[in-house]
Amino acid sequence: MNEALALDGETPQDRIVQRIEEDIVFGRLHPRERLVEEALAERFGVKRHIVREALADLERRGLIERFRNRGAMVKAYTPEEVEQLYAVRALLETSCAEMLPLPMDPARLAELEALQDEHDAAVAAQDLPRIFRLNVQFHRVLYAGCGNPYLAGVIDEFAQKTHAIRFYSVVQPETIAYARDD
Amino acid sequence: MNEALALDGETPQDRIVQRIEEDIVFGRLHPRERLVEEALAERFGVKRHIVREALADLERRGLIERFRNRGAMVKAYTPEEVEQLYAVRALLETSCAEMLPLPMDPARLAELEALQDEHDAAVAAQDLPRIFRLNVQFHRVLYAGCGNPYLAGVIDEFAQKTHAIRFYSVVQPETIAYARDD
DNA sequence: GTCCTTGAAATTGTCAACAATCCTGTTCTA
DNA sequence: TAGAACAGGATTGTTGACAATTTCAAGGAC
Repeated sequence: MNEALALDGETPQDRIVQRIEEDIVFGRLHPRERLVEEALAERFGVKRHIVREALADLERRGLIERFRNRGAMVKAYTPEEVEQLYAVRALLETSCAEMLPLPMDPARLAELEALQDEHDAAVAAQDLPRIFRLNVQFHRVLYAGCGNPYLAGVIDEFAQKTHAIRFYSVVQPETIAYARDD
Repeated sequence: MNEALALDGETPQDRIVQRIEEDIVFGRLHPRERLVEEALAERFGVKRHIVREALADLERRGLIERFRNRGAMVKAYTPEEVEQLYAVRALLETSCAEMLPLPMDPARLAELEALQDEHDAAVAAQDLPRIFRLNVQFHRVLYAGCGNPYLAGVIDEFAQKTHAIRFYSVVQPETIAYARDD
């Protein structure tokens, strides 16, 4: 089998994390579904300890849950947890948005526009994984503009947690964001 | 040598994480100082792969840095990073404090007072590690009161990151916090 | 029929040996 | 002498095998 995981200068762990995140986002992996180390190792063509590290990472990011000697499963959020998660997300993002310097740095604006274009192209091509990735990256670049990498980082962290909930539809935060810019 | 790492229902990894965190906090480990896996393994009387996981955890928490094939070292923050870190911390903690219900839940208040007493006792006994742990726990319980575990969690996360910077003196956030209560 | 015991299968956790990489001091060459 | 090439040691990364734990179903006692 051995699903090819090409590109990048990233570590294999990171690529597996990304793949599994996408599986969760697109519903190929359901809440409470088990993640078996050996099966993942074979699927990605790596050894088990690599998968193990990836799972530890995913656990820290809140996408899966792990139980000692019992393995990992996709985290299932209760409605209450979802609400709390979004409350923090809203708090962080509004705080960050308020400190975004206006007018925006031209270089960054250009980068955002480029991402926007790529995103449109991906939509036209119906390339879902690509749409998702570009969406995340747009989000990331936008909030990096606040000048505080730690704030941007924690915003990204919470965005990721909410990915486990669903990637409902490509609601276009881009257009909303654009309204804040110019 | 094999430093005893006593009981608990915790995993050995967690205990090692905690020990190393304390070493950083109390200045027994300096910024940029190297952390060698084998040495730590012997010190804690565990195998190397356990230390390895602990180091991965510490890296995720922002207390140390790791470089592929080159090992781990205590993270050294620049003044700018310190400022940014504290900015986020302030944002999170004030937001959380604002949503603390007043008057405070009696059970929680009692718990805080108990911690306060223990803290005082630890100060009297000059038991630094204990002072530190109680301080952290007080902080944790206090902010858990906001009712949003995710917000409390990320506050704790940032508190931990700043631990790497120093445990200056046991500034008493307790007294400050008390002013907010009753 | 229900509950407890038992045993095998599946899965995760641990280990020690080996391989790959990086660092440092030394030697050789221009 | 300066600098490149090179070994040797220290350290991290990888691997396959093995041990421990959990799960689940079958069998037996009451």
